[in-house]
Amino acid sequence: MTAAGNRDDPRITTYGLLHEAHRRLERAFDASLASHSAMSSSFFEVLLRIGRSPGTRLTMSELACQLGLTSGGATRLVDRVVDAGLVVRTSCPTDRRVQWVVLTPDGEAKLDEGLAIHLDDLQRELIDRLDPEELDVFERALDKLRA
Amino acid sequence: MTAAGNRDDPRITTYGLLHEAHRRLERAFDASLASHSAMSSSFFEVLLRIGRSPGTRLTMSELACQLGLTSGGATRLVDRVVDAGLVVRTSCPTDRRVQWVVLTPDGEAKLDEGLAIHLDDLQRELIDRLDPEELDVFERALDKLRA
DNA sequence: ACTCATTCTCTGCTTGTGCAACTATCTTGC
DNA sequence: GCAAGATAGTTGCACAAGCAGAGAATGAGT
Repeated sequence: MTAAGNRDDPRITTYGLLHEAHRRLERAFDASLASHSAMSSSFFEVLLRIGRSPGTRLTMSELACQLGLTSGGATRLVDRVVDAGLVVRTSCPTDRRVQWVVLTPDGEAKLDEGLAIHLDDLQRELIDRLDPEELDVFERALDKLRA
Repeated sequence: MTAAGNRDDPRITTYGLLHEAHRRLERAFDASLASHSAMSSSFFEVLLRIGRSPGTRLTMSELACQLGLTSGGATRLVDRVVDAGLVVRTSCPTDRRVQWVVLTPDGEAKLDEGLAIHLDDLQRELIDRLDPEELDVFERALDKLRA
């Protein structure tokens, strides 16, 4: 027999919904951030992760881990953000292998600007579309899937 | 004032959960498919979309649309799947601009093989982790976000 | 029938990322 | 102290995908 009968299995549809919802939001956020603040969402993620961390600084490896990138990918991405003048690398006095990545004043400003835009987008595209109880269950479910 | 107080806004966390859940599943499925059937999930997606469509064939543009790729991206991807011997392009008799993409016997087999693996993965990583009612709300929420 | 806009697909170029190899530095165990 | 291994970060290479533009085929209005 062929598996043709399985090709419309509802489980595939469930994952398809997750995939599409994620892609839709991601693209909406990318586009909004790009048009309103001339910044890619990768850049914004870097600034946000640093801005949220204690001491507003991160090592390359912590950053790579939080972003879900390999260390090589993080190096390249941070290179570009440095070129844009939004962060700087500073060497760690106690471990000379380590590079701290720190926001510049421009980076701080760009982060705040991006945050305002992003929170707006989140409200409109995510929060406003779900009932409060629905949102609750939704978050709990995502948390179970993420683990 | 700085927006520092906004940097931990719960709305960011919500989206973060969605992002991480999606990435986790995507990587798990990629890895499983790659190791058990020596096929990337892009390839599998191509086979699946074709296998699910009426007449088990799709035009390049329909395929690109369903995969969320640009036409250029679809051309390259289909090139690789053709090289692997899993699909063929056949020209449309009524509109000579159009190329139908059709499964080969190998492609059919690979699709069935991939489906078995993927359904297993979906059951384990997605369905089994959620209560039935939770799954219901989850799907409804995703559908609202996707529109 | 002819022109012109539209549709479908493919190609050149650029960007971003993973993988694997490499260097520099730190830590552990003797 | 010092050799062996672990860890942090960077670099070379390959590949996947987007964008923009080109070329071919179609269809609509006159």
